[in-house]
Amino acid sequence: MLDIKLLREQPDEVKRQFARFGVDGTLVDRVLVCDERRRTLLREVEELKAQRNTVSKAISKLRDAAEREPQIAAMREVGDRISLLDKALTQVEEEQRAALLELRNLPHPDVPDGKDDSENPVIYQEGEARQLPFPAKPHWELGEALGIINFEQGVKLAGSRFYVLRGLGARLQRATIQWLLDLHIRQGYLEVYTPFVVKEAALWASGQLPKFRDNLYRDEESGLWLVPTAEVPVTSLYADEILEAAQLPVHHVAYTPCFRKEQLSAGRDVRGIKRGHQFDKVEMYRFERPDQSYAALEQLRRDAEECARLLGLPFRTKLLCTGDLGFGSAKTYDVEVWAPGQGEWLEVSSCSNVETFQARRANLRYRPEPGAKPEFLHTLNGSGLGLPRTIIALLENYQQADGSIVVPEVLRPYMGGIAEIR
RNA sequence: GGGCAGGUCGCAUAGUCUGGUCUAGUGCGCGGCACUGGAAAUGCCGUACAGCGGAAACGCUGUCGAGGGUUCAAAUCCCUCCCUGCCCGCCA
Repeated sequence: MLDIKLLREQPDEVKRQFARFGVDGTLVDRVLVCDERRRTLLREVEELKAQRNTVSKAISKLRDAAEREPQIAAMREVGDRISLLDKALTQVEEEQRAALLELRNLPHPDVPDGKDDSENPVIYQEGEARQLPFPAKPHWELGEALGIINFEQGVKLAGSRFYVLRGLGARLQRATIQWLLDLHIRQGYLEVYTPFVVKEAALWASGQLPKFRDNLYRDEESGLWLVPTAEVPVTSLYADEILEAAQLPVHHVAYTPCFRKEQLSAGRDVRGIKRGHQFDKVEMYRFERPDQSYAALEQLRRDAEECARLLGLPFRTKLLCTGDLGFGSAKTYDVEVWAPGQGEWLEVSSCSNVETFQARRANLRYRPEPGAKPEFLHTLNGSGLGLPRTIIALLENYQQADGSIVVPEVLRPYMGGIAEIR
């Protein structure tokens, strides 16, 4: 959510930034119209309430009924007027808030213009888009042949875009999750285990709503929603709280499954385990002082890159352009790993600084100095890493000519010492 | 699922029956000041958040779990919902 004061004071600059995303300024104008009307109504109704408070107090001191009656009658009318104005005020407030929630975040000055993901500049790379010394197989062929991925069983249980991991496949994923968590704990993140379902408010806070409503699973009866990413519960961990500056920064890592209907991408990536309705992810999340948040974004990116590096996967990092930048993000890096079987770079992490966007929605503040006024803090999130794609990259990079898979060194302690899947 | 008891200022509690003197009291914690060689103890003062107006000082409005209602006036009365604790039932 954007600061209403910014819209009031620099509407043209905000519209200019929106124009870079092909968004026109209609919503900005709507917010401002509401804001004007809201303040007019507010002034009037507060004046009446002040009057009523004063007179009501005076009435309580009057003994004589003859003196009280006319005052009470007068206040009855004032009361009617107040309830009328209050209703109008509530309505205009709701309209303004709804419009404000529809507004995307403004981009950081570093963000380049671009039409889509093809125009994201690569800013860092380690390793190459290498060819293997034999014809590389895609992970779905490797996985099925080894009996570690079963697509039919997934479909039988839950329909298309579901799969079952078996044996060392399931164990490899579990080992990777465990290793990732332990790595991030060493990097200074505090592990949290959260509910995998949340109230609707949490999805507004993190910015999933209103935009991705159609992409979310929900239980009508309880009003709870399945999390599409750990970012959602973690954002709201401290919602409506004021953190002391001394507590910051707060760094969390959370493992959760993620549930997405993926209707927005129907028909894309139908083969393999790249894009399913359910996947696992280890997520890093940082609550930072605003003046520290961009240094924190660089650190977050390095922490994500470290995962790929230690797993021995070729990776590169891109800076997202306007055409690919997420709704809530001010600046995002994507980390991609090379998958030789599919012959493509796979996004395994997206590291974003959303600045105050989520903090405002979650009403999450910190106190810069003891006794100072609370301010919204900055939040950042980054995968570390997304599991299916990491598994894809592991299978495809560590495959051998005979279709067996070498288990990366770092994962072996988590696999009971197993060095090879065959 | 049924019953009972609760939800008040950072924490703990008073206030709710009997609506107005609640500008929500008190204790603890926290901050400042005084006293002190320094400290403890003690005393005094202060101690929420948001919105609106204002250059500021400050003022007004709202917030006693949430929402609605009654009333000139609601922490207090009524309704709905949420949460917590305890008891019972059921059950992975």
